[in-house]
Amino acid sequence: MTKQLKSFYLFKDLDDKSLARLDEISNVIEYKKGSILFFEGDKAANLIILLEGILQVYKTDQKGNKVILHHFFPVDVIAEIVNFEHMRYPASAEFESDGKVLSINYDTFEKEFLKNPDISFAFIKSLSKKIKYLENVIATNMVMNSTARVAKFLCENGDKISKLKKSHIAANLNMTPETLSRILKKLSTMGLIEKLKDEILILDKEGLETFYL
Amino acid sequence: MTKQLKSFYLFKDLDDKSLARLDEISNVIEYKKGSILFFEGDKAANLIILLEGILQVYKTDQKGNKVILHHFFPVDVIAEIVNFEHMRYPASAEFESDGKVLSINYDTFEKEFLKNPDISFAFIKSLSKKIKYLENVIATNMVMNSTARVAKFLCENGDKISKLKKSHIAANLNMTPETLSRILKKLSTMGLIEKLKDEILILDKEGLETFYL
DNA sequence: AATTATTCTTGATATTTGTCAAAGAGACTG
DNA sequence: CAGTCTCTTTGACAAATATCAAGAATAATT
Repeated sequence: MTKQLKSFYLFKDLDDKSLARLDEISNVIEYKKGSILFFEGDKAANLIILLEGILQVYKTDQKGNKVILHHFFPVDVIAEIVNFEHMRYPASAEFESDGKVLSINYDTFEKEFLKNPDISFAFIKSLSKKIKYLENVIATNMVMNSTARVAKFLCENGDKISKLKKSHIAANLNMTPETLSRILKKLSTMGLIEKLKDEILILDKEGLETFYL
Repeated sequence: MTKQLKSFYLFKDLDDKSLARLDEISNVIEYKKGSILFFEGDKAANLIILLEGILQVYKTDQKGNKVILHHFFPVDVIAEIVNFEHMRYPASAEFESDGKVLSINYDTFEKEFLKNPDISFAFIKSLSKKIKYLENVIATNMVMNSTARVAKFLCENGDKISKLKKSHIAANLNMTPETLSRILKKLSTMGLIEKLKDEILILDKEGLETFYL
């Protein structure tokens, strides 16, 4: 497994001895689609790195609706502040597909590895990436309306759309399938997109961008 | 000024020589209430540390409304990822009161100081704090409705309320003064709070908490 | 191909919050 | 203390989005 560890950017500069040690304090866990990695409020003993699969992070509002906050893809470090700050998970995480995770005993990791300048720099990099991600979540969900969110999604993910169910897209954009359907119809009527069998053609990307830029 | 630098936690472990060098590459700038520290989209050449005053960070939506994202208080490091990632400011910042800022040439800082383990650890700490803050912004504004936000604000700031204008509170909670007024009336009718001359008494804190916990 | 199940769309209606206008209440000034 | 100014409250209405229910389209299964 040390080979796998080394391939991860956080550990790429570690020597063999350190890698062996890291191997000792970590293990790989596999998850099935739909299974929960952690619940909001759980405590964290391990630093978790997503090796395979897509992980969805969400909160539940008063009405019981999921509010999707973000997605993690391999190879991301998951919620490292929860370890660093000894806090509880602020949201829940569920696998959207089968997945695999590297779980590292955090206390040992902090003591033996975090002082290493390369690791700490990578850690900063990872936190920084997360902040950018959160800023984007805020920019998207707090300042943009539904139409703008859909337009942004189309421009950024136009290619992937055919593979996704509409109801899934709607959930990711934090709106109902009905609202998504109506917005797509509107954009189609405006001549900005064309709805084909199971694909959405973008006819006027600039037109779409005016909704959110 | 080295004394002032040393009092800041990020620099508390620096030796005198380093402090003197830091002093060379930084300067203090004063701002009047209402003045802009930076606009969304600006590039950043300096690492900014808020020494005095309250700084409000916001975005503007399509309709031209301010969406307030957060507030910084002394002594906070402001938007360090913008420096670290060489990106543009994702939001604008305006002084809510007179203020003072320490501005450090970032390129030099990164080269000469960020490798110092104490500084990098403090840097991690600062990023981590920011992530917690952003998580909270998201939790508050994306998953809670207006009533819940007001209830949370009352529970967490009950004491400070008398000093603040209602319109100011409303802006901070990202709602209109009208909405705030109506919610306070509702909570008052429910017997959870009592509106006095220029103070709001919390009669039933647990009752308020049920709106958001 | 026919049947069944799932997803998507449409319409009617409800809810939440914002907008606009006017009235009320304090605070400040001359 | 009357007049003015600012802030807050109230009411009527509008906008955006959610909810619920039914129908249409697609996909899956027998």
